[in-house]
Amino acid sequence: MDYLAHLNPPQREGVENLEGPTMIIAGAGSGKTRVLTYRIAHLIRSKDVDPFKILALTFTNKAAKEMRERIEKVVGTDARNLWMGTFHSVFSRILRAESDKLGYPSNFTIYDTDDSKSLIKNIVREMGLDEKLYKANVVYNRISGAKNNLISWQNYISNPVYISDDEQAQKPKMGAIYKEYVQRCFRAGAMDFDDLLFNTNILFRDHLDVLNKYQQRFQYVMIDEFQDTNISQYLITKRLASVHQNICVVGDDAQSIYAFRGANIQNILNFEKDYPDLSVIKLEQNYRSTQNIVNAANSVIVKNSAQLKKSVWTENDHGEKVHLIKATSDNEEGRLVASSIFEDRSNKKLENKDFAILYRTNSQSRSMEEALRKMNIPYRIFGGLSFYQRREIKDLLAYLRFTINQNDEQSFRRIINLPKRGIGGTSVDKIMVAAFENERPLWDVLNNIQNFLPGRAANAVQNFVTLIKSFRIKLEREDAFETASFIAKQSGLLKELYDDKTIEGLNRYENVQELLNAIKEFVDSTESEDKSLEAFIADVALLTDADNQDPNDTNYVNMMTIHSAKGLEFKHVYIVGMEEDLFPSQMMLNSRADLEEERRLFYVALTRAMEKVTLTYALSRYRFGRLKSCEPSRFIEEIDPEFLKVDRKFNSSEPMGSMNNGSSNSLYARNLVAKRKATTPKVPPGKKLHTPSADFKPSDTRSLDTGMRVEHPKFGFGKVVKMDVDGANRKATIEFELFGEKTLLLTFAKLRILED
DNA sequence: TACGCCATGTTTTTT
DNA sequence: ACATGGCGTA
Repeated sequence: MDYLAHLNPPQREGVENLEGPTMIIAGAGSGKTRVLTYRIAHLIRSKDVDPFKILALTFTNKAAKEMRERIEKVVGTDARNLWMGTFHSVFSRILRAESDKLGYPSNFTIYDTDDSKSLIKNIVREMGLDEKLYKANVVYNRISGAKNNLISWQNYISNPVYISDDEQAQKPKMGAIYKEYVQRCFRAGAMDFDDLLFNTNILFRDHLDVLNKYQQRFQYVMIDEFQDTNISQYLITKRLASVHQNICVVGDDAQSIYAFRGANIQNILNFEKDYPDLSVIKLEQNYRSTQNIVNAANSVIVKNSAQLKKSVWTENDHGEKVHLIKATSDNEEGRLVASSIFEDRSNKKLENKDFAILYRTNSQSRSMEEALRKMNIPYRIFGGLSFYQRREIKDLLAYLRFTINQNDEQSFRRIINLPKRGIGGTSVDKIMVAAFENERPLWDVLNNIQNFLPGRAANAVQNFVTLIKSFRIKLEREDAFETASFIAKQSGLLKELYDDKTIEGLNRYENVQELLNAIKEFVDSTESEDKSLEAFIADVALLTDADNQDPNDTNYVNMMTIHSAKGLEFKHVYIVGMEEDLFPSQMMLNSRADLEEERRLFYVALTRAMEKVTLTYALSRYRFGRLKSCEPSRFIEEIDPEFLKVDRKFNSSEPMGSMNNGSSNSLYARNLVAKRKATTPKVPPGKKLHTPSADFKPSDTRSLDTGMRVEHPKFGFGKVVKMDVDGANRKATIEFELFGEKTLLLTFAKLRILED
């Protein structure tokens, strides 16, 4: 095949060695994705394998999408039928098809992390336990860890190790909470993220006919980012591949950064044991980065103890050394990065999209944003708070979810008194008690509510039940969009947001409209065969809006956490906040294994860069609103000095004392303004409006006015030329000048005002 | 039951 | 700095 021509020998082997178990150890930048996509293309094109019989699992939606696109380029529309996606999405599909075997409804709800934690909180409270001792977060992680190791609650409460662990931690009730949590999820017809994998394992373990069906179907199984899989995931694929034995895993132990989620490097070692006739292919030549970058990264990663033998090298140019910039404050750090980008962009003829700013925590984006905005450098933030996590969106989704599954406890709690119906916490508690003590489904209790609640409250619940029933009629007869808009209107949600004339209310209203638009798009799309609301809701919990953003799509500087940068590459990479306690994170200093994971994270960050890496750190940084002094990260010293260059030009010469005047004062003043506007109850008639928040943070909230320079996430930078605001109808028409051309925008929620 | 004010904890990363 | 939860009042 023609595409084999530009592959080096090990890459070519990775593509052509199709039969039997294969492990591809792929160093950073070694063309791993290319091998995987060509391999699949090769199966379809040359070996005539039905795409329907190929299962390709990735870790993130982003990776799945990218791979599908690349395969489509080689094999065309055949790629449509591939079973490709994240573990969670692929197996949720299978679980829906086979749900009856496990006693779940096929339209089971998927609880996201927020749902799970709030359920745990309720349980802890109901059990009369100390909520500080049994923090939802901690309990959730403990349960999640157990599930990812395939420890059921039955195993858990009888396992002496877990018991003594919990007793030593003064948390003896952990197992009991686990049990209650699992039972509550089951009764609610809900699975959390970990259940999607755990229950798939149960399904394949207990229903051999089902297992056999999928074993026959999936002749070829492939796993990307294998180092990030946990035991639960690994066992699923092992079972699936055990008939044909055509399993191919691709990974790099040096890039394993998800141990906190149960990922296990051990999987790689186990793999060799489980498949003795394994072919191992090593991709060691890096095509992405300069020698200085590869060498610097290598000099860091050797500090880790556990490693597979592998040496990553490159034939690329030496390139520049890794730059190091010191700043006095986080704000100055932002300014230095912004001016460095500004300079390189013009001096080296680069575009915005060639740059990426990577950080350890999402909250670090703020100071970077400020600086970039001031220099008029367009940027885009990946990750952070997802659209689907916004309150108003979760509210509407809860209505939609409950209409589909009336036993979904979390959705019920969310909407039962929204808008206010006079049903408070005590009534809800009574309903729950009635359901649990009699082992009756929630919906059953609600339908016979007069037996459980006094007259007035019972009446209110009765009305709620009638309302939901009217939604169900719509659900059965209409498509997703008709049903959802009906629910949004009739529930009173839309009206409540409409009546809320505050700036935030306006925004929320628009966000809900945006969700409805998304549903409309889903219905109109030719790709979705099933246009029911169930089909739309099925995967919503598995989506994040980072998945909808294509890094190459628009010409913006990219900003994201290092975790979400995995698999991506950029010409110039800034790794900011290189400070002890921040990176490595304070939380990760407890064990050697944790520190090594942080080091691998640093390795991942370094190896994203093609041409230039710049590290920055600040001597002081705002945290919880307080200025804190910082020390440079130990990782900086771990880079072999031969590959490191202290960037004098960009190093701060400002004395420490000066950091409290200019920049921080203006920031303070700005936030004050923002707060004032945000709490103004009504939008006055005339031309006072806001900007925020679908893509921007609430602190951007300010009055919009003609003449202001603004940014729109799609249209880019421009100026407000004219605005007509109709407060009564809540519509604004803004004439927006974009590079000299006039554009009319009907909505302003996505405009951000730029500093002058 | 609803609402307002005050106290408290939170920030590691993602499906 | 910000969101959440508790507590008191209407």
